[in-house]
Amino acid sequence: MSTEKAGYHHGNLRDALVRTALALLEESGVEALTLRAAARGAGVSAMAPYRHFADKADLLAAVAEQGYADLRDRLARADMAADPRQALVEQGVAYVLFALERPALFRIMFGAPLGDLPPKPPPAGSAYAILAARVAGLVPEEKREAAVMAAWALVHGLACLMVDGRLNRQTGAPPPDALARQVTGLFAAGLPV
Amino acid sequence: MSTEKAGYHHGNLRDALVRTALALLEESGVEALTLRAAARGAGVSAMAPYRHFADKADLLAAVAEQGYADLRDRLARADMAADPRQALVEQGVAYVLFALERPALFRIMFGAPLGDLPPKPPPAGSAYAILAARVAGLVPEEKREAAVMAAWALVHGLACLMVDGRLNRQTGAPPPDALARQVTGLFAAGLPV
DNA sequence: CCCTTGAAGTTTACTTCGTAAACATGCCAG
DNA sequence: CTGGCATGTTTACGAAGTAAACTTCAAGGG
Repeated sequence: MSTEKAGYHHGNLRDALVRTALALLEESGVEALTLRAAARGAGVSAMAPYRHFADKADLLAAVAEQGYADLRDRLARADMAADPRQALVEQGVAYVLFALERPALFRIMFGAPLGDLPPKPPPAGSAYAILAARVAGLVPEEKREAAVMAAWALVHGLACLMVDGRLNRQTGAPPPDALARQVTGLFAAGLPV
Repeated sequence: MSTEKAGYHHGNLRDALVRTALALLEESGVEALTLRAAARGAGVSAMAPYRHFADKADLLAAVAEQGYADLRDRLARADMAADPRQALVEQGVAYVLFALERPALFRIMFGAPLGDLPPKPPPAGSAYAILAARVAGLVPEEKREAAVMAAWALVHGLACLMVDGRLNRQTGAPPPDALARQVTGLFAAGLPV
């Protein structure tokens, strides 16, 4: 993919480290993702990563960045459904499936902030923007803000609860159509308050 | 509180360790909560905790257990509002406030499962049961399951997003009445799907 | 063409952590 | 009194994050 020519000792170590980190994450979980393991995977010494990342949190931030991009692409594809309501549901399903398929990455992306800096607000074109745009086409102006937050919170909460096994149905990955029914049901279930 | 008489060397080390762990958690965050720090806080050697906990995950589980109990009590108190709808909203507010006031504990309670065993299903009398009972009184039988899940997912998602600073309004702890309006708005905002 | 220079990577070293194994201590039962 | 068992302690090891000093090499100026 990255056609950067290998210029020096290793070539582009930075990319290799991020790729290795993602692989470690998906194959062996968070606890396997250490700076030293990433360095080993890239075939360099334990201290080499410090030429490209300030510390471990910095590497994790780069990994999360890749995750945001992947999630955005996935939501964008889900959003292409013909019917607007269908598109909204598909986004929700895609969000949850992303979390279920890459749980460790999902936790890094949305878990406790890395390092000590607060997480950046979602930029234009982000996953958030895609969701907000779809909701904006479905609810009147004055309800939009609440609706976007409700949709995000609902789907995010569902994703977290499923990923962390708090919904006793722990049967691996549910089929997407069952998930679609569930998301639809949750979206539709207004609480009478 | 615990009127166990100090029988031996330290007294009841187990309780002391859990208490120290909770204190570390609230004062200095997760990364400060180490077995050794808990032991130091309790005034014993680094290996002493292993007489009471199989490993670190086991101590964290005990800490989470305490958290579940605290959350349950808090929801039960919130549920005492006169109006049933009000009680539901108050539960939601209490859930989010709990998360905001004790973020590190909240993450341990609902984050990645500890050790390698899956989290236990919520027992009778748990926070979940309190929420489910309240919802059951508000929606007809056939919609109950979806409604309970919607309520939990919504509130849990909101709590996670706020705790982890993903809702750019990062202004510490929002006043409870603002939070109440927000929760009410989210509960009421059915998505048109 | 050599030789400096600075980026990229390596070596070494230190601290903290989780945890295993062997040892010490002191209350209780016989 | 004494042995045994629960409770703590000491010692030790490997892995992790990271600081500091050292090495290597590609490239450009004398």
